[in-house]
Amino acid sequence: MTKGKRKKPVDHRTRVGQERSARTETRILEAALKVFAELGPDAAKIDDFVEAAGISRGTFYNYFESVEELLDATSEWTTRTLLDTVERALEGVEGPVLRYGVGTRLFLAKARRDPVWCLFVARVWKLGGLEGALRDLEEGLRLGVFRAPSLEAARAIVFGGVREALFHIGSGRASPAYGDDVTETCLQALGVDARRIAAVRKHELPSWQPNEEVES
Amino acid sequence: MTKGKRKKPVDHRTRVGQERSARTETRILEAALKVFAELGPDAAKIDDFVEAAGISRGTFYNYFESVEELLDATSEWTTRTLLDTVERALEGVEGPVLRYGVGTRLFLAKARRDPVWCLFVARVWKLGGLEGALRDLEEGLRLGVFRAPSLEAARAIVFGGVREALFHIGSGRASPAYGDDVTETCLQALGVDARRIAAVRKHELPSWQPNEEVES
Amino acid sequence: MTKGKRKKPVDHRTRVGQERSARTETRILEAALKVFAELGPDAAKIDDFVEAAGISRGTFYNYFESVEELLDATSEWTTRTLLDTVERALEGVEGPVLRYGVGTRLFLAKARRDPVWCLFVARVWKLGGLEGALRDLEEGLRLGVFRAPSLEAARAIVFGGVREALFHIGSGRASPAYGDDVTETCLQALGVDARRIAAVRKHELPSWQPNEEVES
Amino acid sequence: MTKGKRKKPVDHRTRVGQERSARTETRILEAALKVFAELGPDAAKIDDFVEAAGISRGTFYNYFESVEELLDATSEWTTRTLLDTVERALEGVEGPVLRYGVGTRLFLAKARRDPVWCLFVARVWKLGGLEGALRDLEEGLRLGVFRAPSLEAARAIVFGGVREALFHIGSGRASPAYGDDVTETCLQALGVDARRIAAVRKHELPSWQPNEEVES
DNA sequence: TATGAATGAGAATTCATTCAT
DNA sequence: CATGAATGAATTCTCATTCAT
Repeated sequence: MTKGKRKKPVDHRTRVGQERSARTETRILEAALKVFAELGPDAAKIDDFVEAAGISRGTFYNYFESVEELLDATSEWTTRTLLDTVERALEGVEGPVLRYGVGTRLFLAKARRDPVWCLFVARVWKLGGLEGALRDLEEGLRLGVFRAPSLEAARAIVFGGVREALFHIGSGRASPAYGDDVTETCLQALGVDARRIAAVRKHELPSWQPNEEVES
Repeated sequence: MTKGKRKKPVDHRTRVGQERSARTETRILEAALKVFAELGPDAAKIDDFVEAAGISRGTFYNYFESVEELLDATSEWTTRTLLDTVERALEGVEGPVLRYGVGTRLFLAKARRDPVWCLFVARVWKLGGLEGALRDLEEGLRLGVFRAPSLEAARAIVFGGVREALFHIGSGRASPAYGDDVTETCLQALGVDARRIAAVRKHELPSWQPNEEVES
Repeated sequence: MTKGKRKKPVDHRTRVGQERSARTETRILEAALKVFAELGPDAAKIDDFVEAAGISRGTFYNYFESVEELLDATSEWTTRTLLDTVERALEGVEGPVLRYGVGTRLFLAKARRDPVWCLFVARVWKLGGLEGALRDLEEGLRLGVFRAPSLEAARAIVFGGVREALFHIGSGRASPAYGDDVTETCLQALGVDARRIAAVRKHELPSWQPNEEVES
Repeated sequence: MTKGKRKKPVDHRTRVGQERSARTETRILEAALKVFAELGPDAAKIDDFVEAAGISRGTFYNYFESVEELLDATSEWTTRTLLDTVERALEGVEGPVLRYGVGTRLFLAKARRDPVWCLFVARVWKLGGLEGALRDLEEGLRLGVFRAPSLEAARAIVFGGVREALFHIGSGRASPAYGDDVTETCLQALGVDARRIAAVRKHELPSWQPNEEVES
């Protein structure tokens, strides 16, 4: 996928090869998720991925040219599906407060269920892909349901707060209610009134797509 | 010791050597602050410090055994004086809201005046040394002037938010009011009422000790 | 395993790799023997081995983690085959005097034929692997064919003497009869009577296994 | 002493300086003896001597230009007095057997009393200064009281044997009789008859000069 | 003479990358 | 496509030596 150049109509051998290839790429990405989560983006060496994926050094280079490229690919792979899922789950949800609040709850629920992903996001995520959340923030401010001295300040608190929460969840020491507590505190930071906060907490959490656990 | 100069308490050579030594260590620490701020804790190489400090490789190892040890020393050196200063500046300030709020404003004001320090703290600070702030948080919650679903959630939002704010300040794109805006949003996150928030914003910011040692 | 060639038991690439690897290890060991013989165990640098073996620095570390580990491996590699050979050559030889005497002659004959090995042993051998010789010593003392004030004293003289002889042989200044002369003096040190000493000198020296692996 | 250039008639300051200097040099030599004994001639670093002698790096270079020069000086300092003493102690002793035998006993007795010296000699002595012993060996062979297949072989056994004995004594595991046992075995190696050996063992061991414990 | 901080050449070690199989 | 031995540039670390005080 990364370097692939499809040239011919797919005959059987090609298909088998592509499947194996896809499987190998997925193994590398899964390994990378784990390695980056543990070591961070700068300390990880090629061999860490090679070992974690159970492949040879040479094979690594068949798929990725550098650690940096792998980091990008892992971020992308890890984030895209997730944000799509949140987006879809929020489809019927109306209003920036509910959308932002339920989205944050969903996000933190996912984090709790997948500690590796959680630490990965905490350590390396550049916060790309959050356009949806930002839009809700802005709209809420415009409508007056959010109240903050500036968008920038709000941004720092809610995004920084969530990242810190991810670290805490990743440490395994967070209580079951932690995700919802953090969401509530975020909403409070945005000046949301108590009634609306309660509505967010009561909102039934849409379930994840059953058959997708982040796939390539 | 303060008894005159017969038989100097330390050999002249010794004293000169110690002074030079102290100066060199300080140069290394100053350089380290800058390098870690730019490159983060994992990507920095010994030579980055050596070059930034204008010393030889050998000299580096006369003072620190590894990058990790230097990182610890830099954190310590950088944090200690700062927190002492904040602590002292808050001496006359009463009540957890005012103390926490003014402390945060001071902290972010320092960050704005010293972008290198700001980025260093944002990237590498383990958030040690914040016992004072935590105490204010707990007291405020107990007294009911702070309101949050849990101490842990509050912790994540306010500390994570401040860290994110430091990144933004360090990027040079923050407005002059940014620090105070962030502080206000923190207080809002903690459920502080508008009157008290206004009091924090109006509070005259104590000035830093003029002779403080950390100024890079 | 000896069943034909369907589905080769190991992958071709794997086998080729292993063979190359074994060859490289042998090259390093051969080089190490020479380098240690010339420089001794403490003065040798990694680059000395790298150059002598005609490999790169990196390759060295693929096989050995340090000079010390290489030293151990070289000793082991060098000693094992040798002592096995002596042991086998002595298989039909009866009686501690004859065994010890002929063994020593063999050992010194090998030294003369392989000056590199000779100096290596002289300089770095910790005298491990000499259990066979020790057993002969003890048995001879018990039987009264050896006579010495103590086993410890006998040990010092015969082992120390042989080591010194190895230095002399390694220097290239030893006469052809030197090995046998030294053996005779050892036997004399052990109080062996003249008739038995003559028998040792007359005993035909068993030849080395032709296919032995250690020949450098 | 090593680099000294006496220029002027000795006034008081000069004398004081020279005494201090002599003391410093002695301290270095004493430290060197210990360090070489422990580490051998190749593994010892300048700092090992500096630390053991309790001086500074700079001072070391005031006395010796390199480790090698220090090694030579230490050998010389260590050997000269000793061999002189043995020589003097043997003044009244007649005949090569008695001289060689009593000399060896004395030597090993000294080794037992001074384990540091013992290990130093075992590890670094190049066996220089043994002209006296060699003369006795040759004379004994000429007179027929020693019997050996060759002088070279005899040399290897007796000198190598004594070196090995020094290692054993230095290890602290040698019995009180060990030195005399080794001496006896040496004499036996040289073909000396039992009566003469007994005479050597019975010979009263001349005492060392009381007031000299190897001085500069 | 004594000191020890500073130096930098050189030795040790790591690790991304290549390539023959 | 997969393998892993080999590579050597980059990096870390050591240590003999100098020199201002």
